[in-house]
Amino acid sequence: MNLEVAPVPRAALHQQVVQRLRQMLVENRIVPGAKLNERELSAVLNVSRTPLREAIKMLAAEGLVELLPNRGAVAVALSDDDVLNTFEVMAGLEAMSGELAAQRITDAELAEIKAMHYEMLASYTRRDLPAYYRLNAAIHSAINAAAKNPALSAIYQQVNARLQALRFRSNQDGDKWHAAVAEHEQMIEALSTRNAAAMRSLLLTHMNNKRDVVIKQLRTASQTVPDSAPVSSKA
Amino acid sequence: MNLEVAPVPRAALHQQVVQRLRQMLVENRIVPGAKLNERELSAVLNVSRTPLREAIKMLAAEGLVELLPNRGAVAVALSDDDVLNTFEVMAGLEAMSGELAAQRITDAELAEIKAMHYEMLASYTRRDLPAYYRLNAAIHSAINAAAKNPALSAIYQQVNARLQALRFRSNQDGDKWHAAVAEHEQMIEALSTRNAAAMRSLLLTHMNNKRDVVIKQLRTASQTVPDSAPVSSKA
DNA sequence: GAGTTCATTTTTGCATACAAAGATGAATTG
DNA sequence: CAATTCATCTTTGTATGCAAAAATGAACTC
Repeated sequence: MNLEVAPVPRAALHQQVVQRLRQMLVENRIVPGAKLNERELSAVLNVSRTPLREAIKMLAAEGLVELLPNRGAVAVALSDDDVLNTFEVMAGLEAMSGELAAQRITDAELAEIKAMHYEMLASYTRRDLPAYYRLNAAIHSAINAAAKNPALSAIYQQVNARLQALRFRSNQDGDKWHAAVAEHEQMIEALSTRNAAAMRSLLLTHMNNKRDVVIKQLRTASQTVPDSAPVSSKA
Repeated sequence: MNLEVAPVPRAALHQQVVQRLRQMLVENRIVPGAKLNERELSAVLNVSRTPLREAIKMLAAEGLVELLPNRGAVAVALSDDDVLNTFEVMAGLEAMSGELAAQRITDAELAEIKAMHYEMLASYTRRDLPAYYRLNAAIHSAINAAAKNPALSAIYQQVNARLQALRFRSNQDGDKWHAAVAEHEQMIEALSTRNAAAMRSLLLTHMNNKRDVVIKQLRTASQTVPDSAPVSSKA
């Protein structure tokens, strides 16, 4: 009898391509507005155009790329309004996550979030922005997971992917940074006391503040580069 | 000079297939759990397997079909927990929509919603369930539109598609039906007075009640058919 | 010299062909 | 007769080929 349950049947090609492209998009390695040339990408990723095209279609359904009829696909470039609207949705999802997490979080989950919070405080003290953002994202993700709603988590990740590059790449201003850390401190308190209403309002204000930081950054950046057209990788 | 801006360049084949398949899935013409045979479907839809497969990948990203590696795709069959979780997300999205709509709705939009509301009352009085559901869905959709957030609308439609067959096909019990109509009445009032908090809580309870109706219906249905395995179209 | 036109090239979109994995079922064995 | 094995068939997954649309750029016109 063969006990090998999973002989590592590596994921289908199109699925691998989805993951790699999604990562490239979220990390802005493919910049917003850049065209996704099928020949070029299939050469880079070493797959034929068929699974590549299937992957692009999936990313289009996720909202990470835009399909232009007979003209291929481009990485989505969010307008200022798009960013505001998407942050508004994200704030609602985060608020929902926090509210449910306060009701459903286990002691073990709470302990782990507290531990990550202290690690984040360490990174904040050292002004280690990359580590701070990594822990920050991990905490928000853990809160979402504590809500114990897979459907919510799926939507959360989908929407977050569109904002990730903005959310976790902006340079924190000193005061705002401090305020964000203070808000996290309050979240820990609210989670500990299972205060759902407090979690909800905390996450709403937290996201609104984050939105303001990101929008301010975007406005500044667009001043630096007067031409508002996004720069393609090879245009 | 040619003034024809759009010479009706009919949508790409894969996009047409997405629309048709989505409709078939949402209307349960492809029943949950049914296998999507590529040859069969490409014959029915009169397209080759390539655009069909691209369409299936998009529907998978939307959460309407599930991909089984090397075994194709099946129409998603939501478990009871899936339904509960998805309703929880939907309730949050409806609440957000209502809250924002109360803040942003125009008088014209409000007037149109009131008109649809009266039409719905007429359908309720006649016990015309199909018309009632059609108007009900249109009102909820109009509230969502009044929130003036395209990102929210996109997510709303995506999540709603998974529940649509359940939401708008269950047989209304007399009392519950009356209660639902009464809740709608209150929504009109809250929208008229631009009471965002009231809209939020109204839509939360409205969706919770709808969830209970649907779950009860599901439980009854699964008693009728003891075998819980979903019935395929040809298995 | 600026703008337009048209041939050429490139790129996308769809169809088909081929390979590999899975399903099916008859034959075989205990 | 039940269970297993193995050959066959079916279905999915990937690559490639071909047609149509769009982009490119050189020649031409005013």
